[in-house]
Amino acid sequence: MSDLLANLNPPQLAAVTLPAQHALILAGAGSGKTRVLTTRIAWLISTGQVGPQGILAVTFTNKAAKEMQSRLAAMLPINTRGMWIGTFHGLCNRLLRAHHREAGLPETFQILDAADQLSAIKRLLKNLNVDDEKFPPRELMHFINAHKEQGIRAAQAEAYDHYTSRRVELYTEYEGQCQREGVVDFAELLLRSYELLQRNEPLCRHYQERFRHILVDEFQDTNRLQYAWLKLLAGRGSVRPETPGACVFAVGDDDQSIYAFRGAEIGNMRDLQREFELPSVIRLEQNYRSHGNILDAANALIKQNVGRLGKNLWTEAGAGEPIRVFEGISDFDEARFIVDEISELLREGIGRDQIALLYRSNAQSRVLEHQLFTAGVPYRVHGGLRFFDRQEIKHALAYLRLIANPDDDTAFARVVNFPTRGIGTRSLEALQEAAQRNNASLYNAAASLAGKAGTAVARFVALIEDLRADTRARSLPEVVDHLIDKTGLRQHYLAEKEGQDRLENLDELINAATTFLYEDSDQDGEPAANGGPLASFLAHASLEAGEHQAGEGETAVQLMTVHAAKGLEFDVVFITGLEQGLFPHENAAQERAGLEEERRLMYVAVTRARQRLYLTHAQTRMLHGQTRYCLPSSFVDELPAELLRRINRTASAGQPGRGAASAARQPPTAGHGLRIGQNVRHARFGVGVIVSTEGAGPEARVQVNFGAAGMKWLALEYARLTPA
DNA sequence: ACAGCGTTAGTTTTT
DNA sequence: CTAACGCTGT
Repeated sequence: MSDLLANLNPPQLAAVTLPAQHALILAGAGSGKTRVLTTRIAWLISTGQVGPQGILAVTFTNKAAKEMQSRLAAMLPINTRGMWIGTFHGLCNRLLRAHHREAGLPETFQILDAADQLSAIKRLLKNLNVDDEKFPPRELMHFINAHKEQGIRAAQAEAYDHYTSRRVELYTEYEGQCQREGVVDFAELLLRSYELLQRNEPLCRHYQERFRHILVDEFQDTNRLQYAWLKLLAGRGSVRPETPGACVFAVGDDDQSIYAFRGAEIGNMRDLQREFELPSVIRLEQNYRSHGNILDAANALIKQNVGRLGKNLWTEAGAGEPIRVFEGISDFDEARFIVDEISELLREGIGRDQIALLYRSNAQSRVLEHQLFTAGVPYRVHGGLRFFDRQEIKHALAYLRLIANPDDDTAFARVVNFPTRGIGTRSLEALQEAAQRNNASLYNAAASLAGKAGTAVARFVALIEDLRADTRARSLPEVVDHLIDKTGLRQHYLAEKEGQDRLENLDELINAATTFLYEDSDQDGEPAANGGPLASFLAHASLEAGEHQAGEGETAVQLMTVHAAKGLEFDVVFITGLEQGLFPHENAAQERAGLEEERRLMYVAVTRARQRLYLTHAQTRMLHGQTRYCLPSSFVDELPAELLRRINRTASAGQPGRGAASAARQPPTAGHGLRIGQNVRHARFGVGVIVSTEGAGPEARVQVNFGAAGMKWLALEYARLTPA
């Protein structure tokens, strides 16, 4: 036990050994947050204050949950497998599997990922003859999810105008469709399990009494529903506020909250303080990651945000190197500089995987990739297709889903004619109609319509029945293997010229099933295995999308969005595309809340670097097929000048004036004396850059990027623009 | 059923 | 610019 607590700094120690009470730990970037969280659990258990079964530890990512579990296993001589450590969604799934009846779900309910949900919505709109121009499926999906994440059912949704009242109707229809099909989307996992606990008092009480300590990671990212769920389990929910429940130990960093756009509520941190009557918060401010200059820059930047809980990172490491700032003539030029610099770093012996290129949006990776490729530097782009998202995997899984749950129309629609087996649009329409008439699922309609053997539909039904029989006789990996053959998937991809990778992935799926069985088998006692191995494998596949690609072995320079970089660290970090309108993004920079989230994003980016940080931007950038003229990001100006070193390309490192760079030197003129790329001043909006022009004479308009004030179209006749 | 064409949209996305 | 989607014609 004593070595459990060894090497903790005073605030870390205080957090870990806090008596049984609610607590909020404000954990800055690189301050040992995961260590505190896991050590806290280990300390609670090893001092006998609680048994492993009395712990509930919640994270957002599978990665974090696994990390916590394995670190804990290393600290304690217990089997951590059966413990309730997992993601919000994983734990809710577990709860719903164990109590599917009470939750009103079939035993083999399936989980829709975002793509499944979208296709379910498209199908719904089609069936209801709703114009998807007027009700874009994506928008409707967002509408539904946003409501669920607030804990609002269709019945309670406010229909504040005609359009919304229709959307609420569609929300209702969607709920009905999911219920009929026995499927739940991600948000539903949470809402359903929240409602289960809220409505089932004995059950709720059971869990409230069981969990003595609830620990939450990345608390700043919780949405309203997740917070309500935690409150309920902690006995602070609205049902029985007097119930004595668990101690909540929340760890988070309001400065790293970058998911407000999908419902995360920073306000939950203040609410937690108030509603759980926290006497104080513990701050972890000593940073073990970055050199002083980097932290000073991060601190200075984030100070610009108002309403923070407040925190100042410091380090015992020295100031380190200055932050390097580079301005390229074009995005092309910027990328070339970065790759030149990387080549130099590699020569100095920095590991390739210790260099990260960060950007605000995925589209920016293109130029960087091009330069890296040309220079022959191995790189890896994060954020691509994930394993369980690949079409061949989704197809195979859809067959499995249909076997597990014949009512799953989404799965049915996906595979009924893939590979093609002569069930075209007309047959499908017939099935659709029959299904609607009998209020049955598509598969049921197919089964009853397949009276006469020999038809394509009958053969399909026979195939599924056949495969279902397989599941009783064979192990899961065998079932998957056979399925790939019998459905014709293997044959299909064998015939396809690009099919080799897909076949390999299908083989990998068989391996995944084997691994899953193996890992699942030593999970003791707990009701996770409800619904059989097939159902739990499918849940696993939906909840854990898998790493992007099986790491190709070779170490590589890492390319990713700033969002994707959260939680990671690198010796050398390049933050690229630091331009007004890009980062901060123009869609977010208008209101303060938006700009502040962008600033937190920048804060996250800066604090990824251990030793060296580069900030790069370009004067011009190809965006949406046209050249944009850009001002440097206001975030660069917010950093103390004494920490920065502006660098120019060394004479040897490539001559400017090639490629896009030369185009930038002669910006197109617009006939009225204003040049694209020229800086101008406007009475109200301040200084901006002319980005494009339109028309001539009194009609002429110019588009100006005013940075903080945003992008504006101005009629020259009215707007008095002066050169700046 | 599918290729080929035209149209459209284009921040971030742990589950 | 480009990728992805949907429609149309064969």
